[in-house]
Amino acid sequence: METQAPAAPVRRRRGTYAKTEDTRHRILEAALEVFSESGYRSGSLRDVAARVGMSEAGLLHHYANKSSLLQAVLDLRDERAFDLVPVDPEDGEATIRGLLALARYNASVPGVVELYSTLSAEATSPDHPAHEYFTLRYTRTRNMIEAAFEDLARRGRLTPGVSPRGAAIATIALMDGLQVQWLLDRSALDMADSLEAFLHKVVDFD
Amino acid sequence: METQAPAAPVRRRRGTYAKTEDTRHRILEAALEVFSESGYRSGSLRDVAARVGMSEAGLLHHYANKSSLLQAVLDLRDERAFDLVPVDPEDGEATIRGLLALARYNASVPGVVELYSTLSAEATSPDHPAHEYFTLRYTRTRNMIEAAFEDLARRGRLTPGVSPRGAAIATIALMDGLQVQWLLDRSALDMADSLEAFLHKVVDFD
DNA sequence: GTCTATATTGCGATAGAC
DNA sequence: GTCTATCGCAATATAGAC
Repeated sequence: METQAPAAPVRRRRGTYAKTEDTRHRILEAALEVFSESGYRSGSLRDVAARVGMSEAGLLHHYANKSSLLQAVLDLRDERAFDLVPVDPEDGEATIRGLLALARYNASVPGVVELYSTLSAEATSPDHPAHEYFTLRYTRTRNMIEAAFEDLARRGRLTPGVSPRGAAIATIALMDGLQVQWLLDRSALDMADSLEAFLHKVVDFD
Repeated sequence: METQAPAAPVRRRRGTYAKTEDTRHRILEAALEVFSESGYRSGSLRDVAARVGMSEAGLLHHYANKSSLLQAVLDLRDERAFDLVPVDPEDGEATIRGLLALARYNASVPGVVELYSTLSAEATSPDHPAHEYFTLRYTRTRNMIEAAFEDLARRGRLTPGVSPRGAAIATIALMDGLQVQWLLDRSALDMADSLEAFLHKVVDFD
């Protein structure tokens, strides 16, 4: 499902293609805003279209329906996130440091944090169009972080009594939960600091 | 706003009052289901009314509008949750054990977990009718758990280098984040076990 | 206390002109 | 590629009969 690549034209044969791609990009930015603020179900194509400055029909020329627009937004944001977190199974520390970098970066893009917090809760329902996307995403992320902790365990740098899988589950849960508290009151905590404090209890680094 | 008590009649002077209260209770149960599955914004009064087996107008006779219905649902659930977590500032351990009991209880009422996960993310938006409710709720909960960890610190039972406030923030974040993962895949983890493992790293008990 | 009927608004999506 | 016009549906809420 989301294994499919973003449906952008691979080659540009005409000059007009560049303009189309720009339009599509502006649509995605607007859609990110709307889905962040209102969630997918309550966010409207009407609102997205208005922010782009075009009609709903014009918008639907680029994305056939609401669900495929959401998919495109998620695909785009995933590319960015994976840039920050290296996934070398031989270098668990790099992955863990990547999570810290991600937490720090997230604090600069509250809209994106809001998007994922809202959607991951919403997509809990099996009939949600992003349900499979999130199920798969969490499975993969858990495995990735588990592998990182396993690498650190091999090096004797995991706190005794801590299991790699348990640490992975807790790390993801902590990151998600911190986001909700932070969105509700940004002065109440620093996401990266809180994550770092936790990680220092679990793994020996720095 | 939510400082107001649930708007139930205090005294019953007529036999018919009992039937009314039963109806109101059935409405709240149905509303819990609907708001859990679809969130507040996308959950409809139509759906709630259908589950109760009455018309929308009939429903609105008991709760003047959608927002006050949500408030009533939240008030009802809060009563139950506070029963499980004792808040004696002289007995921090009891509070922490209460959180564990709450996590265990939550696993038996997925609908309630879904309600709070969905709503707390949704209510991140300042214009959401439950925004103030959740902001206040998180502030209070953070302070309550911080006090519990402070009590344990006084007894020398908090892991060195851990701050009561940081532990409180992390504990809440962990509980919230575990819920999302659990809702997406209930076989992936046990919420209470994960919480317990974390607490054992933070505080000396059992 | 519950109903039918209705007002009003907003939604996603399609048809077809330009 | 973008528009106007429109369809069909569902939403919250109100008015008033019973």
